[in-house]
Amino acid sequence: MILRELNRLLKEAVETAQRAGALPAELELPEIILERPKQASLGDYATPLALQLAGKVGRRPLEVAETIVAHFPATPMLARVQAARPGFINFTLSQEWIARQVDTILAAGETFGNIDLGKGKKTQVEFVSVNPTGPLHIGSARNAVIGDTLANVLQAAGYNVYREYYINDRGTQFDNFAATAYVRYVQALGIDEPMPEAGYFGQYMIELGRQLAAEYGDKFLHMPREEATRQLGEIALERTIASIRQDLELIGVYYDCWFSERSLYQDDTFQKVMEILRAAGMVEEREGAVWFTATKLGGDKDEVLIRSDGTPGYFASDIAYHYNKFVVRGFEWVIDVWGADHQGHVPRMKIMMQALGLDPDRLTLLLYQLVTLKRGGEVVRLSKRTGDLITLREVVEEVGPDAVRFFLLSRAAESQMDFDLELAKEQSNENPVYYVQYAHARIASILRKAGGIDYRAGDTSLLQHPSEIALIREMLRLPEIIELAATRLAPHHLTYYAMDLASAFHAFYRDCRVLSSLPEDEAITKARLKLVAATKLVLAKVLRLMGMSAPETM
RNA sequence: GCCCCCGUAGCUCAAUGGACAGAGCAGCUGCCUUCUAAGCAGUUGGUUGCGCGUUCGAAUCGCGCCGGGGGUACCA
Repeated sequence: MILRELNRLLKEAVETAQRAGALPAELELPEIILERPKQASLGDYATPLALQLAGKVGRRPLEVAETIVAHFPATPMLARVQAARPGFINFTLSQEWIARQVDTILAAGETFGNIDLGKGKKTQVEFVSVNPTGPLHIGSARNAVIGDTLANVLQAAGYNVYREYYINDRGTQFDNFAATAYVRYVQALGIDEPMPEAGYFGQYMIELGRQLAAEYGDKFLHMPREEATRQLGEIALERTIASIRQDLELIGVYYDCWFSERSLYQDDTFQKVMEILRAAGMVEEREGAVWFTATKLGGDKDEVLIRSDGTPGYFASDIAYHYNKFVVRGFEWVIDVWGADHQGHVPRMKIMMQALGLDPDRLTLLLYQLVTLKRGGEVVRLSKRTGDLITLREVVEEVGPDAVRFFLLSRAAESQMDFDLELAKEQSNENPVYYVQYAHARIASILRKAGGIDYRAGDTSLLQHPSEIALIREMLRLPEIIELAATRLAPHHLTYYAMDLASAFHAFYRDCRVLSSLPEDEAITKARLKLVAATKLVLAKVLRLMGMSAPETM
């Protein structure tokens, strides 16, 4: 990868300068920063290394930069290494070298862009994990898109990634849900029955009650209410999970595991965890409940583990669940993707790790800000309880899965975003995803028309047009983008890269004709067919990383 | 009250502490007899909420205000 090579060459240059006495022998190098200058005229990469060293060396930054440049080793990769005011060192890649990279990309195929940052680290990304008490809404879809794309990116960055959905199939909310299912079922049979106060009032529960009544008749009236609620709750749970799974599949999200909260209590996991916490002195009984004393390790407040009615609360499950992740299943790194409404919980999760004797850095809580939902400018307050929803399914049907993913992906997780359903419908045809996909389809069309031409022997060194070079340059950024997105857990960078890449292709398409019937064009045609084939590969790769389709025609 | 996130073009948002702050959409002007016009070229639009600091350099870091969102349950 280019960045690593430049890093190595820079260090070599500094050492050479030191040996020649041009720089002090004792010099602590900072971490080398390499970036793409905003202005193309400044070159492909730049480093402020000399600016950082100037103070230590006691000389003007520009002088230091010139000294490093003077001792910079020769390499075929670079056409120019230049010191620039106030003290940057700018690197310009050689055109010949760039052109040859088309062959490198084609040889790498689908693995082009992959890096070995993760070194196979066993990593789990847990995302969405909303209560299975209703359909997925568009806000949860942001979680799905961030989590799924991040998992893709980490995979490409060399991590061994496992995707998981945590099902809250027990607890207060689940009980409310089961109670609602029972009441709506009874009502569907024409019996007057009041809704539980904390029930789920959405239309979809009425619908579910009707279905249950139609399928099972009055079967559940002939057993104790408690038993009927339990059984109906199970059926309703199963259906809701199935519908959530289908909703997620609509936008191309699949899991390796759907993990049941209940299962944590079906073996001795929970007991074991309680023993560890007790041994660590983190458990206290008070007010009839059992508490996790987070305050002992600097937490802002203690948390209930076992409620006064004897049932474990969500935090007890969370601890057992993470014990299962790290100790039982041996994940080295776990990322939980959470909405910002769970942020207060983050410090306690870190304390929990300490209490379990695990390194808190092995757990990353990735928070994304909530989506403000609007319908024609009016804010829609989301609630499954009251039933006011904009469902993911509804939006996908209106706008299409790729546009939904692109929209939700293109903002940084920490930025709040507005989603206006009416606006999304209106503008769906203008979604940038089509710009990217169109570039892919255009290439597919060229390759179809090229039909029988065997371009395998094409000479890529013929690719010297500025638009050709610019396009290849853009492709060479892919590994850097993957590294950026992976290290900063910021998959939104992919969307911007995809647009830049498509833009570079469209410019090439304008300037350089690929197919020609003239005999004298044969060589350049073959070279350009290689170029567009490589571009198609990279576009498809980026689209796949983002979980979107790469159409052959549009 | 305290804690967390955010405030950048008309709108939705990008921008590792780096060089002249960028896209998409919306607006305006042009370009289809040759590989897909879902495209291309040009153009309008900014005191990066306000103030003070930190340093070679601040949209980015610190402090104080102002504004928006979220949290502060024996819900999850």
